[in-house]
Amino acid sequence: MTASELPPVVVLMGPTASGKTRLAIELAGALNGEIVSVDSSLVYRGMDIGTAKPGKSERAAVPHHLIDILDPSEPFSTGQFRDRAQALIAEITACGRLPVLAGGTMLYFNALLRGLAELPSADPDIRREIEERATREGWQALHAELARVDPPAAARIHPNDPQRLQRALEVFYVTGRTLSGLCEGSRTPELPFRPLRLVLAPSSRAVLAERIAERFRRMLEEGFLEEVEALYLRGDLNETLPSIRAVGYRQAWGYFKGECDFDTFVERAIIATRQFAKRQYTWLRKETEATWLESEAPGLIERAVAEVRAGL
RNA sequence: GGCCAGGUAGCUCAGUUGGUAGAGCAGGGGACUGAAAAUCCCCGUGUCGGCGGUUCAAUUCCGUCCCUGGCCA
Repeated sequence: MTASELPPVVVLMGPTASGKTRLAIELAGALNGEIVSVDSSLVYRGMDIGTAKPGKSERAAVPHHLIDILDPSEPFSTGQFRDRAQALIAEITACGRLPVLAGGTMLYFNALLRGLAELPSADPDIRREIEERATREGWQALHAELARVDPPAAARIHPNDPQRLQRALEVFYVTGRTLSGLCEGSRTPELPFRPLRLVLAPSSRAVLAERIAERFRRMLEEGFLEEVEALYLRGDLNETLPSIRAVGYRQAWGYFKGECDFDTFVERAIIATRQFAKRQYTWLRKETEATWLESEAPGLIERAVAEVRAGL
């Protein structure tokens, strides 16, 4: 099969609050598509308002995947995403429909399009062990240890980055092999599909900031606080979980714990969302081969549809 | 109107025994391989409220004016 015979897949990326959800639905509707969410927070049930999850009517109009697949107490991973997304792309394509991958979790796009090395999945026991050692000896000591077993990883990972230090050590303890060694062999995979890349973003960061603030106020009106309160009152969730660390939820958690007043919570949530968008831009700016679309541009949908049609 | 305390980075403030200043937050840039809406790294020139005076030199001392709080009338 030559490259041009590979089945097309729409890849719609963009910062938070850029209008991806809406555009994805329009594209899928116009082109006989199904949406695969590329989002680490939409996977969680009961987290709807704060994640700007597409609603019932939207999901009835077009099939959506990888949404509401987990309870907020459960972990998710890049590897799981990649495996499930690959399977979904194959299934949707086999049905003669167009997969529309849309979301804002750039690491997931990266894993899917540029590959992920064969690495062990997270090991809670080992992680706890490393955590305890860090508490006793400090992360500096663990960084020193990593420098002994995996010098390239230690050179790359900053001593103040506990999450990556922990992961690198975990890989070594679990497999007896180093993270850098295991990653070395992996390179961009031969994709069984042809990505048609779109980036959707507002015309400027100032516009995006305004959209973020506006959307957050709307979320509050729609009952965001009540949504978080329901999670809070369950009693089995806490702010160290990936679900509760999500932008907005984490700040609301602090509010319920009495760490700040309402206005401070709102301000912090909006700031956290802006900072999240900034990190997304750092990934996005590398997408020089994608077609960039402006969120507020008139005729956006028509243009996006035409762009995709041209690539089919 | 009088007295007191302030006016320094976008915000909250520190500081300079006179040699033109630095933290936190915000903001910007970057990194990113099973937690990623996460976790980190780098980036600080601003009439030091205005105008005068003293001084080799004033953001710092003196005078005066303006502004903001508080107290007293």
